[in-house]
Amino acid sequence: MLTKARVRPKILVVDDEPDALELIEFNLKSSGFDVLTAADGEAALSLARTHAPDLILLDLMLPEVDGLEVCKILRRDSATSNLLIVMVTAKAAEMDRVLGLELGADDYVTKPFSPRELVLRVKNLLRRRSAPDEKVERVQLGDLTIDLPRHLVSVQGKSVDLTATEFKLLSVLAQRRGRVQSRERLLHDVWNYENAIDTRTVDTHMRRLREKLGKAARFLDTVRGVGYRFVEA
Amino acid sequence: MLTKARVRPKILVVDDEPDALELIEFNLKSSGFDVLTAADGEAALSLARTHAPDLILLDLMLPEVDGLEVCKILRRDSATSNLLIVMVTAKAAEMDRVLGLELGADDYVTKPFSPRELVLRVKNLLRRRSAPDEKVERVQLGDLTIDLPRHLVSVQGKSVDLTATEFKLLSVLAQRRGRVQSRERLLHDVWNYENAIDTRTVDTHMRRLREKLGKAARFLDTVRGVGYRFVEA
DNA sequence: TGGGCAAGTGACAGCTTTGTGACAAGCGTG
DNA sequence: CACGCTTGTCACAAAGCTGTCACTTGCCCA
Repeated sequence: MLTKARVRPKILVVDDEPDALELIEFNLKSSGFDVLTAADGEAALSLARTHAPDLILLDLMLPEVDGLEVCKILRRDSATSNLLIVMVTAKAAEMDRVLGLELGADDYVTKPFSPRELVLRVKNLLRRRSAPDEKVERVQLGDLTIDLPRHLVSVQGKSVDLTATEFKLLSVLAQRRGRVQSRERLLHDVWNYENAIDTRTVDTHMRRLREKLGKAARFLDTVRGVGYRFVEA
Repeated sequence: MLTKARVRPKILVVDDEPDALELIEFNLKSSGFDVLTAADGEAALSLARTHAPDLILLDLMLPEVDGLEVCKILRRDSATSNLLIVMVTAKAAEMDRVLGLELGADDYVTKPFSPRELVLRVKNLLRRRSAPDEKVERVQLGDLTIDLPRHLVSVQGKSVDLTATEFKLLSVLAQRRGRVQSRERLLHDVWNYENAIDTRTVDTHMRRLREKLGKAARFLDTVRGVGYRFVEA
């Protein structure tokens, strides 16, 4: 049985420079993350406690409370739950090794960095974290089999070739077996769309999915006026 | 007969820097491991003999007895029972491949690393060891033969000349037969890249691999939008 | 029974991803 | 030092996926 709910990772960005903060925030949001921001250490600690972000991006050069201090506190507070990336200026980069070891950061980037690189690293870290708990590997229902790690779907033993989107759509539906998923919800979970405008996209993909699944298309149910649903019979 | 109680894995950490040693020790203990520490090669060898740790974390930069020497001795002494991770500095990282191959390490990490990552790798290795599977030494599928320990590949009886990178790529794919491997994953496992940016490298190597494998290239499957996969048919 | 609307369908242009050939840098060898 | 081999990157070509549109079909309810 599938349990993994798809959520937008929550990221806390801590930087005292408004410009940098805004830039990072914009880029992360564009990539589908929920972003919280803090301009100083105190706010950062408070937000970290109340929101339990999945990842924290921390600038080491902070006013008031020292960035290093914040870093240590964060590490101690929630050693197991959060990922941490520290940002250091190029000047401080020589101390990399020391920092990396002492702070217990999961990654660190040197300023200035390209937004693209930052987003990549964030994704990498999050993926690595979520990798181990992906225990769900296989869904089997009647003559339909969905094998997540192999990216394989088969009907009556014959493997069906699905595109990445089709596969994701089917997986999402199958994981919420029985529950109707609205088009908006599907657009959000499969496509990472924020505000869906043309909702016919889902319909088209459902059609393609049904076509490829052949007999097993009977699992895909249309609920008029609401959305789609994965049914058992 | 006595039933062996499930024990906390015993880990020996060898590093001449007290700070690093302490940090690693702390993190491993937090994760539920029994930790032994040694600051030099001699102590390491002695502890390894008397305690038979499940895993050894060895810094290659050791005073007195060379880390490499220690590594070799450890490997010879208890080749089958222990797992070994070597830690090398970023500077030496270029030699990664050579080291990994020659020393017979089960994994290696480059300093500096995040404690979290280290713990993850340790857990991974221990889990893999305890799992009975994956001692794949030889893959034979139709006209394709891959001999892992001998570093040999042949198609229809004729041996194929692969470069080190090509061989490793093929091995990684073959050992995870059927499972799709993302480019990021391959970059991590084959190239030891942490943050992959230009992902076309994998593609190019896949092309060369396919070219050299000729008919047997049919085993290498592209999953668009996801990665590559070793298939059986 | 017919109007209104939701969903299904087929086509297609644009775009993203992958394949391919070329090239230059790096490295070890003779 | 020149040579050959390996490797990562680039530019371009090919493949094939995707979202949208126009149109059709079918459902619901007055």
